[in-house]
Amino acid sequence: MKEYDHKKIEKKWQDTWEKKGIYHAQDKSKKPKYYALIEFPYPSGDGLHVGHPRPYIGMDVISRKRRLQGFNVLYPIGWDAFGLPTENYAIKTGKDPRVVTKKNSDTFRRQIKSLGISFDWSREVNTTDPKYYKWTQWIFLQFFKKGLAYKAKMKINWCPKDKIGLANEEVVDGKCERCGTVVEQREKEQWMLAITKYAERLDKDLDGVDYLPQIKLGQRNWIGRKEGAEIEFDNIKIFTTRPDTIFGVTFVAIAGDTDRFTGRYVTNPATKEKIPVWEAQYVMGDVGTGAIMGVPADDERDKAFAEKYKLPIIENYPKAGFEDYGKKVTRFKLRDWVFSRQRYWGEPIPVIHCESCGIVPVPEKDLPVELPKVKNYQPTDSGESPLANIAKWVNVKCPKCKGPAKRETDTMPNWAGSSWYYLRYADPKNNKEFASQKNLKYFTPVDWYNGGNEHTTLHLLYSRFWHKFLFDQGLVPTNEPYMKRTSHGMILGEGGVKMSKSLGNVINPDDIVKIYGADTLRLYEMFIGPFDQSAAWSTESIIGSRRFLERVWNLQYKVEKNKKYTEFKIEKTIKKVTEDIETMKFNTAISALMIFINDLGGVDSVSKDVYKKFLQILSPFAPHMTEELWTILGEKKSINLSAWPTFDENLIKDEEIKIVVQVNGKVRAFMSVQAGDSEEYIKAEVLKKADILKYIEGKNVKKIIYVPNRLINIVL
RNA sequence: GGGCAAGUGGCGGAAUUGGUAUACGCGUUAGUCUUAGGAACUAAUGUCGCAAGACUUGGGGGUUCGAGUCCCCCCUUGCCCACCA
Repeated sequence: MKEYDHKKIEKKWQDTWEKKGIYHAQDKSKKPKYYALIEFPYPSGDGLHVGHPRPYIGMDVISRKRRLQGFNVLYPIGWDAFGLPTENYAIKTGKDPRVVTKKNSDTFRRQIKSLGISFDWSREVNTTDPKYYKWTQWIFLQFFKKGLAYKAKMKINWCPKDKIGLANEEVVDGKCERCGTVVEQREKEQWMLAITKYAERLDKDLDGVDYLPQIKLGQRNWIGRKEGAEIEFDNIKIFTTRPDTIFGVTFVAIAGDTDRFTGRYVTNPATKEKIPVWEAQYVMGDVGTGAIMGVPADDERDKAFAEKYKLPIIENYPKAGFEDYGKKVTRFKLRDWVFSRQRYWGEPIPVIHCESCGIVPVPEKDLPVELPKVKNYQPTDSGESPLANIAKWVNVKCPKCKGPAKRETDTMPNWAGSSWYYLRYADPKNNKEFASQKNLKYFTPVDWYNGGNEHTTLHLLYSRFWHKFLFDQGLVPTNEPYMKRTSHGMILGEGGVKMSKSLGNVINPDDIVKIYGADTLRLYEMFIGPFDQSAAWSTESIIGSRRFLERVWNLQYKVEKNKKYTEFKIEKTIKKVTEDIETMKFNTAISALMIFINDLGGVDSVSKDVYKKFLQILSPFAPHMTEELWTILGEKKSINLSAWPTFDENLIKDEEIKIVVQVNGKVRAFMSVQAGDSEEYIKAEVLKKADILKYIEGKNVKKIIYVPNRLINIVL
């Protein structure tokens, strides 16, 4: 008997699969396509921890099952590599972010490959590759040409000590994350993308996609569609969702830094009375029209304000009709997207500022505008990107008039590259288009996209916006990018706390793979709990998954080629695993596989047919070991090229059914019935049972409730 | 303050969606393997009780023959957004 040697087996099959390219999606195929997608990772310097692969394994199970079901599967991966951590590391160490990114993504790639995920590595993309961001810039120019990219003055977080603009996540309690200085607000010209132009469609088109309900809700809340009315109080326009309360209005308040009376009065259009206009802190300048009507009787904040400043409160007033005094409007909470960063490590915004022509887009033939090398990655003292210091790069001729001009030095946020990467996978090496129409027509839309809850609003919304824009330009074949969206929960450290370097509870998958093997790690991560909920890591519990695999391994020595097929429980197991994978109930699918093996117990032999079917339905979870066993059984072709087993419903049905007998809702006995027994017969039989008689003797049977195949309840 | 998710044994969790609560796994206990075991296998394992039995899904009420599941009130935890008119 050979022992289960995961090291040998896993290395061998990973090499073989890679050599044969069996996970490569075909651009042309007679098979139907299936596009499975995970959010491509940010290759951080810390390497992979066990939380990263959870979604990869989950979608790998789906992808592997789809291949066995006869699909030409596209399951790609790449690197979302622009971003702050790498840049801050570069500022600190002076190392070139390109070099750091290369090193980090090499580590990630090696680690992910060791898990046997069936990614199509031939389609790997990297957002920081000029060949990739050429097209990110190109898409930006399409936005610009349609007037959807524009410049506007915006407030930004500014650290006066570091002289640097800060992202919201770098501001902690109003202070700079790095030096602790109180952050100021500064006005700065920023590039904006007009996502609000698509607000209505982004909301409405959610009706046509298969997202988890809480994901749709998250998107809808973020877009914040709201029906209300715009009402004019003389020259002040306010927005309200409650125009019916207009008779209760005793003041108008506009956004202000401090609470104060402006000295002005306006007319309430309903009562014709003069009411005061106040500036109030609690009114937000960028919400609605930046002005509200104060109804102290109906709104708690209005009431607090009125009480504080002794403004009148009208308790009982007549209700108005919804649109009697204003016009119906639809408001969205969604704002236009601030699209520029004064940072180095991002895609340069491809425009040129000319003294006489204004803003001129870089001609498409000159794309990409490559990031030049710099000596210092620190933003300039004036808060501009470090690119502003490179005179040779900044000073250019205007493409239109050939006069003196300057390059834009702002870069794009790291949401840019991730807004369209799933399109690039369809045709990753194309240098004439971001992807050919032919390949886009074949592969898109994405059939199933799984990602983190934290991206439910921003990333998902941004990429839907880009996609709709590209659709309007006739550049992609569908209105929506993703047909189905699910999410996974985080993996927490032991005891349910967050895994973090500072707590020292980070688990590196390399260690687990070394000791237990990739198949055990995969199985454990799928078994740990419901896929969409967070789960606490427990190194102690992994052994259970390993023991199960060893039992499956040892079963090979009990296979009998000519044994008559009697293990009908395999049919039930196939059904359960087939169905549970589709709803991502991986934990119960694995439980069913374990139950099947447990039920075999110490049998002397198992038929080869059944063992093969079992290996096939286990293969998405433990691809290496099942491939090895498949070969040992004499199969010449990969288990990955076999056909997903079907099940016979007739073999699943039990002839004899055990039902529960309750008296007054309490379980008192069990009873066996035949599949064909009538209700009357069963009801009569149950009253004859000795262990039931003792409960009903001398009492009145009021009624008997019978649930077919399930239970019988005698009510006294 | 708002939105979302969740609360079941010592632990991770299951429950056919209103029908045997605690599947599966970890841990624990006992036994087998006649050196050992942080190996493997077998069995037991919600709580109380010698037992018959009773009790048990964060707490309290309700609907129902029957509630972890549905309704009402309350408590706790996590995530996201936070003065959103």
